[in-house]
Amino acid sequence: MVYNTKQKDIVLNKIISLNKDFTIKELYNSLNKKVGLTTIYRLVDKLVEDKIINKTIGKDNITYYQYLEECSCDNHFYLKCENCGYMINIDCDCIEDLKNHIKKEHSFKPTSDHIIINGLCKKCSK
Amino acid sequence: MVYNTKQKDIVLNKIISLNKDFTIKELYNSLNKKVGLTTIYRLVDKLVEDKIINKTIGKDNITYYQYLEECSCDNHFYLKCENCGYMINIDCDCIEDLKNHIKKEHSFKPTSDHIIINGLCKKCSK
DNA sequence: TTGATTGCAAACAATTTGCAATACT
DNA sequence: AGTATTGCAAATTGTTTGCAATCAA
Repeated sequence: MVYNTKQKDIVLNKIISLNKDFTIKELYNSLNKKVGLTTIYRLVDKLVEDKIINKTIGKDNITYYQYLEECSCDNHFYLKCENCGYMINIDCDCIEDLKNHIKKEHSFKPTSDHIIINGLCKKCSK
Repeated sequence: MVYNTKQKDIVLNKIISLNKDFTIKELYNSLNKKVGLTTIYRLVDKLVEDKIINKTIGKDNITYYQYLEECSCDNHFYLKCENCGYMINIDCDCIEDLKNHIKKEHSFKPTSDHIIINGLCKKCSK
C-alpha cells in the first residue's frame, strides 16, 4: 500500500517548479523545514528509482538531481545545460537512429536508459 | 613542479590493467596496502580532472570510476556495459553527426565532454 | 484499526584536511 | 637543498538506520 502525503506533494512540486538541477541541500533549504531531511532523502531516492528524476555527480563532487520532464516518446534523451542546469527533453528520431546504428555497427545493445548530453543551451551559449 | 612517484605508477597501471570500472575501495584493496587510501583519493581525483578516467554514480549509490582509453579521435564517445563494467571507445562519425544534428536542429551546443551510453556488450547480451 | 510515513537522534560510510615524515629532482 | 608527495589520524560531510510518534486508508 502507498499513501499520499503532504510531504510527497510538497517535494515533487518543488522539484518541478525549480526548473533546474538541484542538490539535496538546496531542496531542503528551499522547503524551509517543511519537510525533514531524512524524508527528502527517502522521497528523492524513490523518485530516482522511478526514473522521475535523474542523479549525477558534478565536477564539484556534489550530487545533483534533475527532474525529467515526462514525454510521450520512448526516447529518454536529454540535453543538459552546463551553465544554467536546465535540462531539455528531445523528442527526435536522431537518437533512435543512433541506437540502431550502435546495435548494428558496434554490436552493442543500448538500454532504454536516459541519455544525457552536456553542453550549452541557446540562451547560455550567447 | 610535478614529481614522478612509485605510487602514481602503481595506481595508473592498476587502473589500466583492471580493464573495467572500479570503486575506490576495490582499487585500494587490489593494491594491498601498497598505496595509502588518502593518496589513492588524491591521485584518482587528479586523473578525473585530467580526463584520464571518468567518474559516475551507480544505481547502488556507489561512486564508480573507469579508465578512458586514449584515442586519437576527438570523439570522446563510449559504450559502457552495465553487466561487466567494461567500456569501449567508439571512433565513428556517428557521434559527430549527432552533435551536428543537435547543434543545427535543436539549438544546443554540445561540449567536447565524454558521452557514455549504457547497455550490454556483445558478450553479455548473449 | 492497520500499516505506511515521518522526523529526530544516532550510527555509519565516504571523503577531506592538517601535518610531520619521506621521496623526487 | 628545496619542494612535491605521501600516509596516518582526526575532522568533516553526506547518507542511512532505529524507533517512537503521527498520519492515511
